[in-house]
Amino acid sequence: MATEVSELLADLTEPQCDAVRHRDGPLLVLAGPGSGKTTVVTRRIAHLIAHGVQPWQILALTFTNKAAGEMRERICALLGAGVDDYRAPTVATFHSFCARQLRRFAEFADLAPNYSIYDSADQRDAIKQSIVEAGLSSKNWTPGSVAAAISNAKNTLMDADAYAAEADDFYTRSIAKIYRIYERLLQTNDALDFDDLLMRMARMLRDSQEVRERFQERYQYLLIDEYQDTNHAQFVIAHSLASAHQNICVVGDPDQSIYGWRGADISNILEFEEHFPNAVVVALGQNFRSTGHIVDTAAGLIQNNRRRKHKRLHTELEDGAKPTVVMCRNEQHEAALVAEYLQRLRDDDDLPWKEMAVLYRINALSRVLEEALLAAQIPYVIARGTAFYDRKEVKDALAYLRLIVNPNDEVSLRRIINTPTRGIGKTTLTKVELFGYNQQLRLFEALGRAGEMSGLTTRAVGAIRRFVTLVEGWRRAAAGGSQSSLLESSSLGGLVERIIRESGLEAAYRDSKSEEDRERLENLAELISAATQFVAQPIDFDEDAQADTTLLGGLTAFLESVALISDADAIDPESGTVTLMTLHAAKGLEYAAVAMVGLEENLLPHIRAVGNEMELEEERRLCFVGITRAKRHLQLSRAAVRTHRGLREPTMESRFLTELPGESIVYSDQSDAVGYFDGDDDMQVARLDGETPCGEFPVGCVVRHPKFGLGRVEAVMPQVMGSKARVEFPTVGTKTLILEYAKLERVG
DNA sequence: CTGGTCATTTTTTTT
DNA sequence: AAATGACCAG
Repeated sequence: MATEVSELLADLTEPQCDAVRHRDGPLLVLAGPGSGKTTVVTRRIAHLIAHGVQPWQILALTFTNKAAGEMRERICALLGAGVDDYRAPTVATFHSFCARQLRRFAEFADLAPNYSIYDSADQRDAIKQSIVEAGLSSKNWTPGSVAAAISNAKNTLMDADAYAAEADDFYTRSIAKIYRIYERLLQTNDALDFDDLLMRMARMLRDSQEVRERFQERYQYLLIDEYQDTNHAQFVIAHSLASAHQNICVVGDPDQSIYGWRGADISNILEFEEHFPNAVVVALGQNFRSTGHIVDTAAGLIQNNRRRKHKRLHTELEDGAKPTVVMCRNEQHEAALVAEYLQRLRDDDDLPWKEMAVLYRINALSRVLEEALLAAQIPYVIARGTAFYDRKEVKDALAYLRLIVNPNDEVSLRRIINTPTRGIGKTTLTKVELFGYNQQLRLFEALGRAGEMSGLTTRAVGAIRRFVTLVEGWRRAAAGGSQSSLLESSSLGGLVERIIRESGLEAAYRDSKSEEDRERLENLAELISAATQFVAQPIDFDEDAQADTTLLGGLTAFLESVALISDADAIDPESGTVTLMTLHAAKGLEYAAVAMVGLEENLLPHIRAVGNEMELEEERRLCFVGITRAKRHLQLSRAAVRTHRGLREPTMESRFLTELPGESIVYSDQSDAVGYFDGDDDMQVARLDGETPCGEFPVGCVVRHPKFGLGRVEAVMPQVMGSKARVEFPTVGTKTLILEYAKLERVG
């Protein structure tokens, strides 16, 4: 143990100590933003171990890989390097934990151990296919809405039969029909979607006493992070793991519940004391992160939620600067002002870029910001962990890999059978399918017997033969090799490289000299390098369980980790750049300075939530999460006019802005700033530096205003009539003044 | 069978 | 604005 027991409790507040010292029985930690949650959690784990609990008896579940990694790291730091991977506490995301255990206990879950995990795009494809098979028009039944309905059902552990039993109108009966077909499709493909990972795990724990007892015995102490975001399936998993020993500690904040749309059930945390009657409750209300005005702003906003446990937020830090609310002309203007804001923090406050973040409600807003930061030469990264794996060429390569692990995965097979084009087109495929249907064969098996089929051209038969031979060769290589092999050709990276080369993916892009294709080639190279560097995180059940060190096992683990990556995982705090991300991705993070954009009605709150009280409250919590990411500086902005999906429209101020406590906020209306034209072509910024004459007020000079007092000129905007200057006053914030009327007096 | 053009559509958030 | 899907010429 690297840390002395007494040190674990040092520098903690009273309630923090209570949480760390708590040993047996259920514990609920209500942790407001910035209340030292992670510290408490990791120290509690170290405390348990210091008092005789074996490290491997502890299971901590989180929502993102990043949170898991961070927790693992901090626990290691407390424990010292003495604990090897297999004996350390298990720290994993819900999804990766379930995925692993379902492979290990596949026979209990009625699953093939080599099952594929379908991401949302694969799921979409499969649902689309199911809609067609159900004989319903894809006009009225969009894959998106069907997917949402099925997902909701799975999150509450309703399988297709249970759903059908409750379906009593045309809509639900139709969904039930599609659900059945979709499930059958997944079953025959040996595939699970994200929701299945949780549902199957919950069902396995419920149905198999043997498995349940093994888990209960192994994991004596359970810890769940972000408990406010758990759905019913996750609740059932937690409940059955803890039901014997009741050693369950959950940590969360109802005010930060922002995943209701994904089935998160806020009552899990609100009713924890009913589910676990002996629960001890600890409330951490003191904020150690943000300065006074920021905390007050957040508190003022969130108290507008009615369905809420009342909780006081407070900080002992100084008041700090007041958050600024800026009204901009359009989104380009808004983005430029964000860039200016960040640059000013860098210049005046010496803040490093990595301490700044820009947050927005929807990904589509990142584009303008990106352009503005690029123009201002501010280094940035957009948190889009999945972006790489969403690229067409990467998904194609992954589909080949999945097909090798799981021959029954027809979604993957269909995706790549003619990618790159190898002469197996639609008509040929239809014939093979028909043959397979008549002979009761899986698609891949049918392909292997192409020679027996009538009505196929010799060309088509040849093409199919070549394809089948390729795949079979790869399979043999994967089954024969080992992960640790030093031979390049039989390592995971080597296998991936071989497949990319032999499949023709590489050649398809190599000859072209277009920029786009070169990029695709680079992405494929990056995939090879990701596979080469991949090291499986051990989440093995028994200490003596043999890790799967075969090449095929490594490939399976690699695909699994790739499938479960999230946007938030891409955030690298050491990148030395500004981070751009959605409000959802920002949860759990903190920055010295935060700029939030798009504080407009129908954007935040999002249009989908307007008119629904529950969803509006979730949007408010989302805004709350954004505000509370800021440690010292916060700017909220909105545009008077915004172009969305090619339509330029005036906006309305977000209701959340009107709910902020006026005494903690500084308002600044920049929407009349000239120099930003709404024209399509020459949008430009009239930002003049000190050398450009504009009357007698160069940028940077100090002026006196009869009402506002002393201020500093930030920008001047010359115009034929009524030139303006933007002046920052320490008392009232930034104002745009018309020089003719403002009676400014230059004093320095 | 392939590759192009034209028309149609877009649930925001994510494991 | 961008991305997918349908349709048609080679």
